[in-house]
Parts: sequence; structure tokens; C-alpha cells
Amino acid sequence: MKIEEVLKNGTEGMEVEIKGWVYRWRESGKIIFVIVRDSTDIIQVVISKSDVNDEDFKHAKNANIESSVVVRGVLRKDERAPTGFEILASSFKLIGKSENFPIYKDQSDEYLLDIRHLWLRSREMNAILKIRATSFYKLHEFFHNEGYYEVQAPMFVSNAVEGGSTLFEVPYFGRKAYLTQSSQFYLETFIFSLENVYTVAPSFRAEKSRTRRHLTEFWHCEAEAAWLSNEDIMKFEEKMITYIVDGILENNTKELKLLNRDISMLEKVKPPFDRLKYEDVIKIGQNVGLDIDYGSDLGADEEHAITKKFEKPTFVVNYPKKLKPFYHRPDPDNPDVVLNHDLLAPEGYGEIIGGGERIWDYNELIQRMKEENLNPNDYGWYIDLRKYGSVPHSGFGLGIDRFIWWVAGLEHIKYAIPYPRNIRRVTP
RNA sequence: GCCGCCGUAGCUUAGCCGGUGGAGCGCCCGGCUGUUAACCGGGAGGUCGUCGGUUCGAACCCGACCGGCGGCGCCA
Repeated sequence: MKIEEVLKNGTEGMEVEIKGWVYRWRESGKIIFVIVRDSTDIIQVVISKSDVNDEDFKHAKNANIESSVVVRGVLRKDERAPTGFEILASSFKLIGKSENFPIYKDQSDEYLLDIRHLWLRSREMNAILKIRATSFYKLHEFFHNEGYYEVQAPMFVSNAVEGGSTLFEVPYFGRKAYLTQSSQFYLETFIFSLENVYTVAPSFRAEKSRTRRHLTEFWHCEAEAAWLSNEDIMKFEEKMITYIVDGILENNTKELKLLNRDISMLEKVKPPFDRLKYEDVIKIGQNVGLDIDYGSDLGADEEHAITKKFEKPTFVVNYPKKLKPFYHRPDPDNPDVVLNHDLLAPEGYGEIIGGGERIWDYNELIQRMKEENLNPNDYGWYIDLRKYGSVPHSGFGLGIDRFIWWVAGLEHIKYAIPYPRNIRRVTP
């Protein structure tokens, strides 16, 4: 039986067998207390010398922390047991003895990252990994329910999406290739076949960022939809975020509590989310004393000031054209701003989604590229899409690790992903 | 790219104005039939990041280098 099932359905006097790993071990002469963990929970096992044979008692004596064990015994309620029940062992088998485990109290964060392959066993990582699994599952389920097709774009690419120097260059049979920084341009190609598409894949950014919200390799959920406007896609996103948060509240309250997450903040996540215009955000920033003017990009201080004021995720829309990449469609009523949006997570977490309506007119796209000093010849197939029955369309990219970082209430994004990659770390 | 900070035992660290290093946890040995990151007794473990300088004397002062961390910018 799984430990969770024992704790939930077990009755006093019931005979149970559990398999797991030693989480805590204490000896007091002829009685040994072993707390066993499996993927689901922990339970105390009591091994009395008088209740088991000599061989099993020796097994229990040698079962140091992280040894794998199989235990059989009778279930008993006891207030002294950490999860309410304990097993009085009648049989205790040591399956795989552990060497001295390198993790105990007083560990630095960096040391735990160095031995992340072992730290994954911790209750904290176990909880985060479960929340992560729910997030991915619910994302796929949501897109499926909404009639979107999952597609796959290449990770090796030959040009940039945004034209920066943020690409990882890799040798490619005598040529240069790059690791993709976004699948957006490829997704735009799929809408002419499938109309509504999404992908979940890593994106790579070679930026030398040293912040609590950046990774060089992150999980990116991107979607693109024919015929949808910026407002349409925002409605889709607020429904999507709500759906995943609901799924986590439904399946992972135990994990959120273990992480000391304030669940009431997540229960507030319901549509509609506020839409703030960029120009209004600038005014809010100025009112709280930030040194910004219209035309300044919104930095960490600004995002922090804004997201602290809001209890729900909040859209910021209509950025100045100059601050955003060329493919965003300028607002026909005010061509200085684009029909875009960022979604900022509350409680100071900041941007988790960026998206908007794409330029779908051929001439307008070429003109915007020239304004940004980009060479249209570098974007041949992307421009091609505007030649053969182009359609209005919108899309977005969600940083899944950032989403988990916020939902789980973590200090740093590196705790949201099992094997974080940043400017200095590529192991384990 | 810019701005700060830090390297002392396996881990977390104390060490003021310079006088050859202490602790907690972990580890090893022993004890305990109700422990809760137990307790009690004993033990091992350190060229104080590296190199150079000042000094009678450097973990401590100075310089260079190496390694690491945090924040900003950039973005998801």
C-alpha cells in the first residue's frame, strides 16, 4: 500500500505492507523508530526487539537514512506518531542500504543545487514536482478541451525570433545553428493548417541574467490562434490560468500547505483580470515615486510596485511600439502603441505571459522591419505567411517555470524546475 | 554589461584592535523499550580559496588572481 492510502483508509489493527525509504531513524536500546517515506507521504514504523526476529531487528538497526525498506505490520493510531498512525513492525526488510546521506540540516541553497539529484527526494521538492506535474497536465487538458492542436517546432533553428544576441550558437555540420528562444514563428505557420495550435517545449536564452526570475533553459507554453484579436486571446489566457490554478487547488492543497503557500491568494484567481494600459501603469509608478516617464520600459521595480497593488494577475496592454518586437501589430487607432499584453502575476512576481496580435499584412510587416533596421531577407519564410491568404491572428508565450514559481510561492525560480540552468550552472 | 557581497572541518558557522583556531550538526565506537531534526559517554576530522607583500609574528592588514552569491539591465 501507498502510505497516503494507509493514512486515509487505514483502521486500527489492520495488517499493512509498505515500501519506501528511511526518512528519519532513531534508536533507543531495544526499540527503533523509523519514519518511512514513499512518493505519497510519511509514516512512523516501530520495531521492538520483542516483536521481530533477530535478523529483522538487525535490518532495522542497519537501515540508515535513505535506505530502501519493505515493512509489514499492524497499524495503530498514536498521537506521538508524526502523521497520526504508526506501524508496529512484524517484519522489517532492508532492501538497499544507503551510504551516509549528504543532506541534513544547515545546508546552503547552492550545495543543495549541487546535489539536486538527491535533493529531489526532499518533501519540499516532492511537493514542487507534484505541483509542476499538475500544471503541465492541466495545461494540456485545457488546450485539448478548447479544441487546440498540440504541435512540435524544432529546437535547432537558423535565425532569431527577436533579433537580439540572446541565442546559444551550436556547431551544426560545419554551419552555425542556434537553440530556439521561442517557437512563436513556427506556430504561426501551423495556424494556416490547424487554426488553433499550442506547444510545450524548452526555450533557450543566452542572456547573462542574474535574477530570481531567469533561467537560460525554461519551459515555454506557446499558443497561436487564427482570427483572434488581442482581447480574444487575453480572455483565453485568463480562463487558462484560472483553469490550471483551480486544478492545483483541487489536487495539491497538501503540497501547497507543506510549502507554506497562502492558499487564499490563489483562490482569488478568477476572471476577469484587470487590463491596465501601459500609460496608466506609468502614472501608477509615478504616484508611488518611481523615476519613469512615458517611453520607459517597465523594469523590476515598476513590476514590483504594480503587482504588489493587485491581488489577481493583471494584464498590461498597449505598450509603445518602440519597446516591443517588430511583429506586434500597431493599434490602428493609435499607431504609436501595439496591440499586445503582458500578464503580471500578483504578490510581486511579475511577468509570466507575453503576447498579442501579430502583424498579418504583408506591407505593414515589411515597413515595421525596416523601421527596426531588420533585413527582410533574414525572415523569408515568416514573411511568406503574409502572402498566401493571411489572416488576423494572436498568440502568447507562458513561462511555465515562472507560473509554478508564483503559484507555489517560491523565493527563486530555480526552485521551480528540477534541474535549473542559469548563467553559471549546467550541472547536475 | 553594470553595482554590491562572500571564501575557516563533510555541512552551517564563531573568531573585536594581528599573538599558530572554537562550536553546532554530520561521521565512528558504546549505552538506553516511546523517540519526534531524541538523549547520555567517548573519538576522529582544519596547509583558515591560491599566490605574493607588510610584520618578530597573519584566518585577521595590503595587493593580485581563482571560485561563488545577491541585485539591476534584458525577458517568459
